Amino acid sequence: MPEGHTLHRLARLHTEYFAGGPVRVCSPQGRFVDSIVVDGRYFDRATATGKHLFHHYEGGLAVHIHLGLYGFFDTYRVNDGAEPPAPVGQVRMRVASVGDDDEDDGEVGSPRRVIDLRGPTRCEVIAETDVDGVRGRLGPDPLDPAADPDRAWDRIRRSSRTIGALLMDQKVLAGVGNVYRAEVLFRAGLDPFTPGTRMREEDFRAIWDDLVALMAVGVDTGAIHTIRPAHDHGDLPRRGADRPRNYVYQRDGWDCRVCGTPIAQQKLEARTLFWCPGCQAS
DNA sequence: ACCCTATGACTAG
DNA sequence: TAGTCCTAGGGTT
Repeated sequence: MPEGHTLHRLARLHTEYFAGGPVRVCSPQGRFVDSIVVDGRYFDRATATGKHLFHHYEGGLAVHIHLGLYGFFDTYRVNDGAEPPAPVGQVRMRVASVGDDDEDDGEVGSPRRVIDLRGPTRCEVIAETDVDGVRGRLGPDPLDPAADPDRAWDRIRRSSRTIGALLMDQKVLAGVGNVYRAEVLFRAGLDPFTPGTRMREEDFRAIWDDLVALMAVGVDTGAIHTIRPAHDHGDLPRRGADRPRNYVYQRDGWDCRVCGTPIAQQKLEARTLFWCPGCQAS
């Protein structure tokens, strides 16, 4: 489930699996025609910026992946010498690492690590220069240590759009999605409908610092945990989860963990916004 | 079997 | 703002 932390986690994982050797790349579904361009190439490393994932290959080529709303990777291991299983369902791209080839006959050896990409909104071979282009269109990424939050603040303070909408705009901030948007606004005690022009700089700084910390936890754990220890009583499970993880996301109708007010929900620019009318009044 | 929803984002108008 | 991309899971017939 892809917000920025998911892509950074995948970049870390794919680098661990594939960096430093050639990989086999194919298109089981038949739609990733350019797989032949990178098949057999040396895999340099994987990186992520915002919700974009890049597989960097030697020769100045990269595979640009965006998971969209419901894209995901299946990841599994294959024993030495064994054939990887036939893809089940629609697999856009399969990448397989190459095992040692004892026969030294010039043939590519057996795969060991395999990842299957399903349902992405984007999977294409691009030049490294175009990677820079994609990154250049994104706002600062809280998961990038070199990111400059002032770039985001300069846009926010001049915009009449609501802070709830601005946080979701990848040109303003890269990597924030619907869960982090809702949770970070709750933790800051901010009304999501506050116009950017009415935002106080200290509140934006608090949001940025909180995103840096929360998203780093997301990369490490693979899940979005936002509840402070003082508010984690193990009760009121979020829908679809076995344990409480969030304050407001998908908790509409439930009592706020802090003030008891029922959590509200409303569509905002085609996405469902969740907030606590008690804690986040303007 | 059918309907809805989902941690996203582009395009047309 | 609606339609599209097109995967999976959950709830309801």
